Amino acid sequence: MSVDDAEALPERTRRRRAPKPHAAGVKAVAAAAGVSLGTVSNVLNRPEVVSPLTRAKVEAAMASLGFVRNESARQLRAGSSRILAYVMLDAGNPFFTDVAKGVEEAAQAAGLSVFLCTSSEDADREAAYLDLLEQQRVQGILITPIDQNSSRLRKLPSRGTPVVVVDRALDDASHCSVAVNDVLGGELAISHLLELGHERIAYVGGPNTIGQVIDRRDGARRALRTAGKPTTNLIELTTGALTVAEGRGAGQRLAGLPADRRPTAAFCANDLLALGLLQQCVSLGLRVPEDLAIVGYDDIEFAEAAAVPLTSVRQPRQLLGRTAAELLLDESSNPDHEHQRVTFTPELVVRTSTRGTL
Amino acid sequence: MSVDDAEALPERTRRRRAPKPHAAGVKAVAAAAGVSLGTVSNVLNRPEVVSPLTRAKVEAAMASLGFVRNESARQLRAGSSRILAYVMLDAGNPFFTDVAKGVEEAAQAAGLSVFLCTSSEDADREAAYLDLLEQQRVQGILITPIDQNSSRLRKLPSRGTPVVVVDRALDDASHCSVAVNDVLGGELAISHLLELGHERIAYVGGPNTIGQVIDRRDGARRALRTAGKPTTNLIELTTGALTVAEGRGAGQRLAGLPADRRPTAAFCANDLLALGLLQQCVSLGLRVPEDLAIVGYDDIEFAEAAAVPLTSVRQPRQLLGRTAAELLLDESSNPDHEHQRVTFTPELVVRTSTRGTL
DNA sequence: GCACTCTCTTGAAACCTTTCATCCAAAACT
DNA sequence: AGTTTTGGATGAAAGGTTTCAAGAGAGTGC
Repeated sequence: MSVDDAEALPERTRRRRAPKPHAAGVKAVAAAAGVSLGTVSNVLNRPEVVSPLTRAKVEAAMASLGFVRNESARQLRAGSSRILAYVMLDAGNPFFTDVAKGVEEAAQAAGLSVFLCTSSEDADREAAYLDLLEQQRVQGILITPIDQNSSRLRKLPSRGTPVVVVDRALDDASHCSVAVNDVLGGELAISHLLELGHERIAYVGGPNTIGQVIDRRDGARRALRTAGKPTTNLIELTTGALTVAEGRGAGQRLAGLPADRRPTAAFCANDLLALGLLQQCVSLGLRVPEDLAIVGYDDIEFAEAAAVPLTSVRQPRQLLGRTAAELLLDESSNPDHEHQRVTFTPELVVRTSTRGTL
Repeated sequence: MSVDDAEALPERTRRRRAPKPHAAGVKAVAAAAGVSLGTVSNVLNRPEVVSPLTRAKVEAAMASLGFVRNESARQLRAGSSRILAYVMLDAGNPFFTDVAKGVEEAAQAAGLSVFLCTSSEDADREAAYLDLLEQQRVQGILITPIDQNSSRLRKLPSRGTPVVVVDRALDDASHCSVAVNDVLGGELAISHLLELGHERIAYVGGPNTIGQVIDRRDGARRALRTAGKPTTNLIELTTGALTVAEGRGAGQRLAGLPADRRPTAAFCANDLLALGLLQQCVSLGLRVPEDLAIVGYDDIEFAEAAAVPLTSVRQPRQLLGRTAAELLLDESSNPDHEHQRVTFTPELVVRTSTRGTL
């Protein structure tokens, strides 16, 4: 991004605006329909208990007055919210929007709505959103956290806001988590590269505070150990974020190395990095996979459509989101809910970027 | 999407959960700190008017009780919300997440938070979110609407919720809008293809209820007329949505045509369609651009990294979002706000998918 | 006709905060 | 010393909804 926005000069046209309105509440509706406050409330919340005739009168009054229920007041009195929130790491990463889709599916099935928030890998933003959501008394929070040990995160459930951690297996007794085994994923990727005969392999990822980055690297190391190779064969290229732009930067660094010291393969902590790396390397004249084999992670939709279709580690994205939402719903409705740690298994999808054309 | 989720069997581990908590309000804080309700409220909202000593006492009490302000009650009494919402067409389209990034930037600068909602091109979902947000009394709504003539949308501002329409130039006196000239964009795309000598051109897009789809097609037709060609040279392939999967479907249909009737170029209503089309055509053996030139729309980040780098019509995405948010903020704070219609100009970015290798 | 159900409707209390006019004590004047 | 000013703290009222115990009518059975 950020290539964007060459500050184009827009055309503007102006208009005067309409005067400020004033809202009608249940009281006004009750008066207009000639019934009591309680009846209006019943129409809103338990329509079956009010007679068809009165209900019709009340509904007509609502329509003609343009009544809009004040959710703050409702929630204050009733104590419950009909909203879930999902705090994502990065809305620009299709992996998370796919997870979000799963969340929405499950929420919709339960009659709830979902608000999406994005921390953009910034701890302060994440903290600000968590505070806000807690103050809003949302029914629950789904989050892919930046810092899984944040005290804010741990305190939330004890104060009454259920939390489910998504895409991170967190061994904390205070909430559920749903994850994919990232260590195994890293192992799958590297084993595949080792089988293809690669010896010097780069690991592209960062910052090293993000759990996914760490686990995938650990898996990579484990694969090396299992194969009896020294883990120094894994050359780490640390990036500042998990974005296409950072991937390009890593490609620049990689391509700059002399051919005899350059790794013959790269395993990237996610597909955005891999796509950036791929693009940069190709444009600098490296052939993929001949000069450099590349493995990504997440198997986002664009991985298959890349310049060289990308080998990647697939995760069940929507299922992840759906499961997380279901756990959250269970936690907030089922009195003897037990916290769970659900772990899915990733799967390697081999494409041209490692295997070449067959 | 939806290729996802082969219903992997996860492992689950269970744990007993902690007992239910109970919240502390201002009253409890006041008691604990030995001050009055009003003082606690002052610490929260106007810390400068309370003496450092009492403030410290109150803050200590808050911390030890784990006080969390009840935003519903605050909002009910104070009447104002600190939240904006952006209702997107499709969170899976990087174009919209880039717009969202611009919105967040502007909101953050003004000390507000943004909730993202996604209608997924479903009119009912859009309606449900609009109702919800209105009931929440959010400070304002940014929306890329499915149906720009929705009565719900038009009524919103008259009831007190400011609305700014994003990526659609809407000539309605009730709200601001920020858009990019889609007709011009379509024209740019087709003129480019005409210059390259193409005669039979496909237009891939749909459903035809979406404004962007219509405008870009109209621009395409206009370019043909300007060049003195019949608009029947534009062969319409209507899709059910603006997604990669639908693009693949269109590719299937296109590649199935006999070579002498098949268009030599395709203009897609967005990049997701174009990427799907590209991928499918290539895998069916068509060469791009020799057998089929392709032009996309939006110039998302993945367009450049595609199998064949995609020619596309670029829009100032973040700027679009930022401008929209600024208009919304002006509307809700400036008493003599005037509604505006801001129109940016798109730009054609030529890449290999039309021009071939030079 | 009387007692009793049953179906709807009612109105006051409660939810938690913010606001604002008032009050207090100490400091600053005359 | 007496009066005004000032910096802080106070507490009752208000905001729009839901809840719930209680009431009102109409219908039923004897």
